[in-house]
Amino acid sequence: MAAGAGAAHLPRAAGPCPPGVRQNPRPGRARLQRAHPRLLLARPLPRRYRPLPLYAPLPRGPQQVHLSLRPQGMLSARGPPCRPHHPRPRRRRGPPYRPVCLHRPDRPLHQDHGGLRPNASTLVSLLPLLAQHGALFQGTSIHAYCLRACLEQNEEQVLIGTALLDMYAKCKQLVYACRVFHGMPVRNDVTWSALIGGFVLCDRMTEAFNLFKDMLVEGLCFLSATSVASALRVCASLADLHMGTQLHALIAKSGIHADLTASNSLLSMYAKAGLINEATMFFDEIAVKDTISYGALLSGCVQNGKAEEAFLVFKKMQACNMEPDIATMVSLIPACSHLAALQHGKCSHGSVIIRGLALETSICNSLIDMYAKCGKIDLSRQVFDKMPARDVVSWNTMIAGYGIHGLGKEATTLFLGMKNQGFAPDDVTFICLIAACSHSGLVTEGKHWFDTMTHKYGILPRMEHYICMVDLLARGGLLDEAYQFIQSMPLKADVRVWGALLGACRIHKNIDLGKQVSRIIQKLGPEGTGNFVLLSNIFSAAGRFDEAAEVRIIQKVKGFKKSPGYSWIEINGSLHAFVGGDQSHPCSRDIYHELDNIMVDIKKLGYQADTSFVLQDLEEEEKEKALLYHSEKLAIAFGVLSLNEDKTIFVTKNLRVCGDCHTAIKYMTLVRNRTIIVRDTNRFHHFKNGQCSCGNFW
DNA sequence: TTAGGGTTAG
Repeated sequence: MAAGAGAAHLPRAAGPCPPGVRQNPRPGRARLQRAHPRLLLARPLPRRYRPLPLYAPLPRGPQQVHLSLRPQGMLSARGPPCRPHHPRPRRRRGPPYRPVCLHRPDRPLHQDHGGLRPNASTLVSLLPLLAQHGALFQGTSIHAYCLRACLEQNEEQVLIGTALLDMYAKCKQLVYACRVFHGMPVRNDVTWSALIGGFVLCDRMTEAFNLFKDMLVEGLCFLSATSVASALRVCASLADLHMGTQLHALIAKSGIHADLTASNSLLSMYAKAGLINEATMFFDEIAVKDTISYGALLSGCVQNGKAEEAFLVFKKMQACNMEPDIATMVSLIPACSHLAALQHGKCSHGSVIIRGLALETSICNSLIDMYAKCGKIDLSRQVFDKMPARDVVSWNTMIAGYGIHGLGKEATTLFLGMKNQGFAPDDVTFICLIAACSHSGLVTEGKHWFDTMTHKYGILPRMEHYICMVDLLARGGLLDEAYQFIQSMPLKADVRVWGALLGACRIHKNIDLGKQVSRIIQKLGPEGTGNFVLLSNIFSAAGRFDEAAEVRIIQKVKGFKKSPGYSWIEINGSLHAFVGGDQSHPCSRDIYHELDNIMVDIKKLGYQADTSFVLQDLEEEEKEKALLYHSEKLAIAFGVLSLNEDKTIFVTKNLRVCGDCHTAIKYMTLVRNRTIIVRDTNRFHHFKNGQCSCGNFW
């Protein structure tokens, strides 16, 4: 098959033929290659990349084409009509178009402008701009102009073809990008990179990697730092470290490892895979680092729960006089959220204000999330209200913030405001909204929003939506309905869905259903320890310690380790962490003394230890002792000692807050006249005047 | 003409 055969698009022919080669009929691939051994000839794409035709072949020959600017600022091509296979969209009524010249936008094209026309260079400069803004309509107009103006000079064909391909890819029109690619008789490394990058952009990772492999088959000369960067991104996204290391070897062999783009991509791949030590070593080996090198390591640390390491990277960056940009700060701010480190978060906020980045949408989104997760939902709302431009992430983050604070009504109101302001909710919006209803016990509302999502917005529920729904129903006490809901799901329920039901079995102490669900989970293969722990806790809470111990033995045999529970508190910008019965803190004696006093006082008010939360078979007295020094109680006692009465005590726990502690903390607010906020893995508990904001529903 | 680090949910 001749190179580019079947192409009806811009790179219709290779332009002026190389000497000795006839243009028509098209020369055979082998003949052309013999005549010009250095010419890189494209092969037809494999069938899987071949798209449907967009336009029928156009008549050849120079055509008069005008590019016009619509009143709304949209470019349009005028000239001999295209012959599309499908009807063209109808023009909107409105004032007549004002034709303009592309390279002289101040002068209309129909006026005399010295015979100047946009040439290949003009268009190649313009197309990336359109791609950047996702201006598909204008890009298509340029494509039409290229066809009509016969911009087919051989050396320009690759440039224009690649720029068009990239424009379509950035506009997520892969069918058309492939069409252009397929029609190009000559391609270069940039062409391949642009198409692979397009597949990555559209999250079609496997196809992107297949394309990368096809590129290598086509010729190693196409291998570049750019295409490797996209391929490494695929490996990171698919968590395919094996493929990533193979690519690393390929990079080293091909000699592009010295390229900073390639190095940063490798660094990012290792960091995202959680190999922070390896990533750090790799980072240290990069001779001349840029902001992206620091950003890649920093975000890798945050994404893998190593927030403290992220701060160290940021410190290093500052020590090297490297100015953090938007992406750096957007990566750093969530580190404060993870640690619930409000002081650090406020410092980061100040830092973005000083740098003039405080009103950037992505920065504001991070700040909304940070303040919400640091217990300051009112500050989240302030940031949200002051944003000059919001996107769907801003709304989702604010709704999620209300959700974790148990403010389901506020979340619903905000969602209605979102609709009124013309923002289209996405699938994540409904996850946030249903989860917010779930945290507030708004079962009917949650069901309504699930139906609205599917019927009104046509959003197909994902597994995450089903998890939220099961959580909503089961947590609300509708265990049987939740079970029926799982049975009726069109998707096969995974461990997380059943895990949500099992969690509710623990809350509502339904042992029979818990055992049944647990058997299902074990057949599916439990992920991590959570489900074993839940089942064991269900047995323990019912006093069936033998069976609880049995589950723990199975857990041990299967090699799962339970993560230890711990709590931490930020005092004057320093974080203090405690595990249960911890005596390692320098102020340990004072902390224990204060906690003992508090316990005496709250017992006077009627507090009684709920020993059902002790998960081992101990004597009653020992059980009370085990509860007494839970990590959250120790952290609160340290907060009472360290903070003035008017200050809120804010404690974070890596697990769900213990039920006995939940009761004790309510009493603590009374005997020490304090406001206490506890953030656990699920939500916030605002304790004040003997009450908790969760209404005992968590 | 291409590319490397970024925010939300579960």
